[in-house]
Amino acid sequence: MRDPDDVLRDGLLTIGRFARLCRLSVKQLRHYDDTGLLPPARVDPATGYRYYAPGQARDALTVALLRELDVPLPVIAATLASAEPERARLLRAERDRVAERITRDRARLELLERLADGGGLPGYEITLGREPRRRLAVVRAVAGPGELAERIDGSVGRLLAALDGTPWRPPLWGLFPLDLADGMRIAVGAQSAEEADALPDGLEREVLPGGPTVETVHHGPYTQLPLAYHALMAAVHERGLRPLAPVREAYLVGPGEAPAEEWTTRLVVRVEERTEETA
Amino acid sequence: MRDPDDVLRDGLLTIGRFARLCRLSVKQLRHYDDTGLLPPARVDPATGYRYYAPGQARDALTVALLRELDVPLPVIAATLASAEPERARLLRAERDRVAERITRDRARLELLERLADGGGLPGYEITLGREPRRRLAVVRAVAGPGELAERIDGSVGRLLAALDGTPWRPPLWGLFPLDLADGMRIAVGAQSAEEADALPDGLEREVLPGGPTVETVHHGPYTQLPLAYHALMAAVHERGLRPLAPVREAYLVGPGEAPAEEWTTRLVVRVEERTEETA
DNA sequence: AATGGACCCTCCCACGGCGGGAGGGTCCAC
DNA sequence: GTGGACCCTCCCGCCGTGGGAGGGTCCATT
Repeated sequence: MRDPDDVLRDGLLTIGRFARLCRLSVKQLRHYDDTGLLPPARVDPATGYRYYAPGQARDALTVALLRELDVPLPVIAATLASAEPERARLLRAERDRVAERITRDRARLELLERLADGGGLPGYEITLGREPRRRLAVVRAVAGPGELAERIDGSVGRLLAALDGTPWRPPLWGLFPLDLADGMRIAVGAQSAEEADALPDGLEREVLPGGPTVETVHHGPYTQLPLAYHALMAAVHERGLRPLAPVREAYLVGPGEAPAEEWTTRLVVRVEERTEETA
Repeated sequence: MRDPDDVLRDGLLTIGRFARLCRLSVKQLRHYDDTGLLPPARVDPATGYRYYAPGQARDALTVALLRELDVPLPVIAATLASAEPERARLLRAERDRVAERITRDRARLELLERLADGGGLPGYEITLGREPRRRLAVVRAVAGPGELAERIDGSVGRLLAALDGTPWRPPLWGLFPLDLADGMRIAVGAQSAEEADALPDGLEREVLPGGPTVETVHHGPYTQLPLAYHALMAAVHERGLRPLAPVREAYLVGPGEAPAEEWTTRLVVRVEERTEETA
């Protein structure tokens, strides 16, 4: 039927040549064949040699381009296989993924700056104290991974709106679980100015028990708070103390009051009362 | 020797409790034990149970913090084991890594924006043409991965300095290999105004042969050039043509002349002359 | 002393996207 | 016919976990 030399007359390319043309490696092309992403135009049944048609260069170059943009192979496959409205949707989803990574990397960068230039991990002064019992009016929210900042922002907005006209005693408080995993249930609240206070509409009551605490104060933007928590929790555990949820943040100086470097946040973690004590 | 109950009297913690305290998973702690990064204070020889001391919380929290910053485990190990000047150096190296990733992600983001909003991959008008033979005076450079932009910037600076006082005919040209791998040898040059020209000091001669070409024009910032190359090379290969290095860029409108959206770049790839022709 | 449930152990597999290399066949030009 | 460039398949390794199988331990309650 087919003269074997047809391969060349058809203008088919060997895998090595095709790889160089499309800025892909031979390994990559074989992998894309195995996974069905980009099968060669012809595979010699006797030798297993792969031959690619020049018309496949467009797809191969698309794959190369999208790989440089760090798009996962399954998404590339879907992109090649789908038509226009869907294709744009896939690419927008990838764009969002990259945008989010940039956001998180920026926070990482700030922390690493401070870690490197601050000469390592020290620098937080830890104090042991006692907190009185506090009755707060709070707004609650659940924050998925990476959306903590916006959830807090939104909650503060709702809180201040609900507090409108009601006297309250600064600072604002933030309440967080000990476990900083995803799906965090957080709360933002304020303490009323009067002792026996009414609860404004739209807010819930949260009573914070009093007791012994371990505390520190953080100066700087909130992206650097993990450093302060690190020092705080290390201090708690080194003293053999048991932390009690929720962890409390008091926003002494916050956004709108000063540039980010001067924001001041007091971190408070209540610990179990020591009863039968030794050292 | 030791009462087994000492474990509790010593305040040692089981792996699950320690994991919750330090915001690490049990799997992670076991892995850190296996790799020697964070071995438990005590391992029961009979049962294999791991027990952690409260004093290990500081290191464990440091590991958790640095992992959130995407620092690789070997670097974390080095950080824990090394003293101050070295520790800061390691962290600065990680900071640089993150900073570079942000830079590259920003370029990716721009491309994905254009791909998604531009409705996919079309939009480049391809033309077939002929280029005359050109004699350029060039500056050469080698660009590692990710430093292409700065190498070109630097080369243009050196070129313009060396051309000072010598008449030359716009535009500037950039010459690139077909294979966009790392360790690229690139060149930036200009064509002299006179036919029989002298070579200014510090520059080298590059003669670009004439012949048939495939061309397109790109409007926009240089980070989006890969899209244009994608269309250009796809067109070359679909026509069964063989591209010939170097690929040439002519900077018709460039930085300093207009905002980035209006930069105009002509991309030219010379192809093999067709002799024995069919279709 | 038994039971049950929460906890712990080890070992293996999987992910993504290749690169490296072993061991062996094929192509093609000289 | 011969050598060297090219191609094939298969397997391992990376990195840092998560998932799960299959089985032991701990401890509080009955």
